[in-house]
Amino acid sequence: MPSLNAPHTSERHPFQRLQSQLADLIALTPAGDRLPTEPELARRMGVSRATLREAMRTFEGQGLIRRRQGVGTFVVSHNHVIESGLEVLQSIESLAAKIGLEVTLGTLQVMRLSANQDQAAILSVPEGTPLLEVSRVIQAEDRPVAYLIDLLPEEFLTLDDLQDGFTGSVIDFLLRRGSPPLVNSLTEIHAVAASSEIARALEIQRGDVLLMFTARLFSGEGQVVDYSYSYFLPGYFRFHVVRRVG
Amino acid sequence: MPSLNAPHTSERHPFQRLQSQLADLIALTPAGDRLPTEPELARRMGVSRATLREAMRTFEGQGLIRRRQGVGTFVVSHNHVIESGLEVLQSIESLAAKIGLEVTLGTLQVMRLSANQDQAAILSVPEGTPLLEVSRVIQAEDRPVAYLIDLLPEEFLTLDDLQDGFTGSVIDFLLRRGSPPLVNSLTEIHAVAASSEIARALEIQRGDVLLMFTARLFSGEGQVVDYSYSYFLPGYFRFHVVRRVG
DNA sequence: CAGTGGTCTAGACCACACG
DNA sequence: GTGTGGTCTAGACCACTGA
Repeated sequence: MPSLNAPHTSERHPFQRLQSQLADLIALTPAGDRLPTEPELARRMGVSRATLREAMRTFEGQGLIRRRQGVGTFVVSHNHVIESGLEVLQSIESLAAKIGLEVTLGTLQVMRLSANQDQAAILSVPEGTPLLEVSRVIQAEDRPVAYLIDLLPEEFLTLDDLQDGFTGSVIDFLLRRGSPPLVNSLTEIHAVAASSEIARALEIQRGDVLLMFTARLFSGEGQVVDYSYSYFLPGYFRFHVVRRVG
Repeated sequence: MPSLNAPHTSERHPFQRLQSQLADLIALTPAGDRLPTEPELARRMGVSRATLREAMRTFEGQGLIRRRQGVGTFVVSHNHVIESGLEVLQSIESLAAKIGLEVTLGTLQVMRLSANQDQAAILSVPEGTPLLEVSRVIQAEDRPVAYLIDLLPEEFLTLDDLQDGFTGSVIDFLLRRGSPPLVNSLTEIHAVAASSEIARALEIQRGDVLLMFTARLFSGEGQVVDYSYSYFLPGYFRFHVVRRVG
C-alpha cells in the first residue's frame, strides 16, 4: 500500500482512539493473561506495528502490562504498592516488610574501585581512595521493581563485611553495625528515561520513565558515608512528603 | 538497500556509539546554535532517521537540546536550575524569585466545573460541588518548564477573585488573602511520560519523561482546600529532601 | 512558498524463550 | 525450531515556521 496516506482524517485524535481501544482490551483481559501478538494487534487495530508499540509504551509505563521478549505481552495482576513518606530514611526491605510485601534480592554485584574525580568530589575523599560499589535489583511479585547502587569508601564497608549475613541493603547493614553513626540523608528527586543498561536490569525498555533518587548519607560529623542512586519503576512505589506552609 | 542487514556486527554497542557521537557533536556546538537537520545527521551517522531520533530523545530529556517543529534542533544554553527543598511548600514563582530567576506566566486557563465522582472524593466535597480549575504554564528563559493545575471548590476561590492582581499562583493568592488558613500539603511524587496534551503545552514530545507532583493542600481544620498536579521538565528543577535516619 | 521536525507505514532482521 | 518482542530501515505524508 504505497502512499495515499491520509489514514486519520476521519478522526480528531486517532492516536488517542488507539490508546483507548487498547485500554479497553487490557481492562477486559484477565490479569496474568497474554495479549495477542503485536503483529496481530496491529492488524486488528489497523495501524503499523511501530505505531502500536508507541501506544503500548503508555501502559507499560503505568505498570498495566509487561512485555517479555520471546514470550509475549501480559496483563499485570494488580500489585501491591510500596508507600512511604520521605521524611525518614529506610531501606526498601524494611518498607516492604512493614506492609507485609515480600521482596527478594535480584542480582547483587559488588565491585571494588578507585575513586575518580567525580566520585571523589561527591564523597569528599581524595582521588584514588578505594571504594566499594554495591548494586542490586529488588524484586517484588516476581519482577524487578527497583535498581539501587551504593558507593562508599572501603573505610566504611569492605568486601569482607558482606560475607556475613548481608541482606542486600547497605543502610540496614550500617545501622545494624552501629558505626559509623548515621544522622541523615540529603536526597534529590529526579525523573529519568531508562538507559539501555538500566532497562536491561529492570526488564523494561530503553526510554521508559523511572523515578530516580540520588542521596548522600551523612554521619554525625557531617562526613559523607555513602552515595547512592536508586531507580524505581512507576506503579510499584508511592512516595510522599508532607510540606509545611511557609 | 534491501535486506542484507547486519549493520552493527562490527560494534559491540552501536546505539551507544551513536549516542556518544551525538553527545560530542552537541558538546562542540555553541549554545544556541542549530544542529544539522535530521535527514542530514542520519546520513552522516549512517543510520535511519528513526534511529537517530530515538537517540536524540535522550538528550532532549536531559534538557541539552530543544527540537522545534518547523524550525530546527538547537543546543540549549546552559540554564539556571530552580533548586528547592520539599519541606516547605512554596510557589514556583517565589522559588524563582529567591534565586533571582525570572519566570513568566505562559498560557493561563481558568474553568468552572462541577465535581465528578473522583474530584469529589479527592476534595472531600459532595458530587456536583462547583469547582474552579486553574491551569497554567510557567516559562523560564523563554521556554515552558512546568505545567501546573489547581482544582479547588469555588468556596475558596472564584473567578472574581482572579480579576484583581492574580499572578498565576493559587497558593500565593490564598496566602496573601490569609483565608482559609493553610497548614500543610501532602505531596506525592511520581515520574510520568508526557501525554499528547501535556507535551503540547510544554513544547516537548509525547512520551518524554516528566517529574510529577500531586498535592492536597489542607486547612487548619483538616479540610482539603486545593488539589493540584504539577509537571516539571527535567533539567530545570532540582528538588531535594532531608531524610532522618530512622 | 520551501524547509523543518512529527508521525506513520511496510518490511526486514535480531535477540530471546521455550519446547 | 518456532514464535515472541526489540530494533532498524527507507520512504512517505503531515503540521508547523518563517521568509
